[in-house]
Amino acid sequence: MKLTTKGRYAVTAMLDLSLHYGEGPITLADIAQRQGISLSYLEQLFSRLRKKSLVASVRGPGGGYSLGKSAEEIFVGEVISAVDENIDTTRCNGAHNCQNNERCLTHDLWSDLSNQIYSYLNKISLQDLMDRKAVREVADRQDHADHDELSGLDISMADGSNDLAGT
Amino acid sequence: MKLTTKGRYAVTAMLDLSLHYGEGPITLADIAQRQGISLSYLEQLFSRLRKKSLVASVRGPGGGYSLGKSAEEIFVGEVISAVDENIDTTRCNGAHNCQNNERCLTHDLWSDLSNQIYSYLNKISLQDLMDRKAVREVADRQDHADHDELSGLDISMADGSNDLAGT
DNA sequence: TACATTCCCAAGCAAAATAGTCAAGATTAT
DNA sequence: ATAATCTTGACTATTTTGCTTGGGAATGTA
Repeated sequence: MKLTTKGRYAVTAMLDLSLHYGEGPITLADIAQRQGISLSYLEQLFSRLRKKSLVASVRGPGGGYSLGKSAEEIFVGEVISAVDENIDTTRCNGAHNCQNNERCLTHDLWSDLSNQIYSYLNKISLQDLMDRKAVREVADRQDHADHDELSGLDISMADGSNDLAGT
Repeated sequence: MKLTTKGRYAVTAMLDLSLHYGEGPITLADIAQRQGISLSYLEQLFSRLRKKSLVASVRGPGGGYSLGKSAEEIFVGEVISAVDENIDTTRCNGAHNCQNNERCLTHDLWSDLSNQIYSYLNKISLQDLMDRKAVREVADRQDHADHDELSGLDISMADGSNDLAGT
């Protein structure tokens, strides 16, 4: 599992979808506008999410996306690994031949770590996220935003993500 | 914190250094040969490790690197964040202005996740890794390898890493 | 002093991944 | 018929990664 903005976008979009569940199918255009993600990029992400049955789609006018299962059953880890595909063929991938056809020194460390993070992320469901107060507050703001304001401005540059971020 | 092969290289090299601690300063050339990492790349990584005082260096003949603190006091998380520098200026970095100058929907999720992974990795010391049976076995093999064998061959392509890896 | 050995540092570079655009189509409600 | 919406694939720009090159600076040994 990798942890990049790609996975973040996917989780953000899925959470948006969850929050508006019950309003019928949600269009990607809506999500793009509310979450500030490019529509075409969302299309790519949702293509992968659909292949993993995390979302279901309805075409045509009034169509859009809905969750493939209930929000309690969709976990953050699933969403991230759905979009990240992680075909890292540069190292051992479970085979024990990382170095000179034998196992590298830290082989097991990375396996363990991978499992740990994966299991952590797979305990957090979309429903859990929706239950968070801070999430609901932001969602409310987004829903009641004057959408016209978006046409004129472009997003400030002075941002940066609190991604898995240390230094 | 990012989790890439860069951090893996750094941890592998630091672990090699720990395992040969007590033999006096270890040269990067030795580590490069044992672990199959390019010497120049190691130099770059160790430059950063040195700036964070994770290693100490001695120049000149007979010189090399040694641990900056004892193996019990150096944690995997430190090593990874030392080399990854993580100047991700594309999103919010702790400021709460990820989207349109306000907080994005999953802001807290990524903060929490970051902290979780960071604290997991910061519980694992180099000493812990050295105590693992599998690590000692691989280290023994590497130490007793016929080094001449390396001159002729090039590493097989059929590898791939078990990095944080899901799919 | 010469010199080999080692660390140190900066520039540059190819390949891959990321983030995104663009264009064409398929499906379906109205 | 038409417009809204998903679906797909190709293409592009930028960044990161992993690595090379080429020079240094320090220092033990002869």
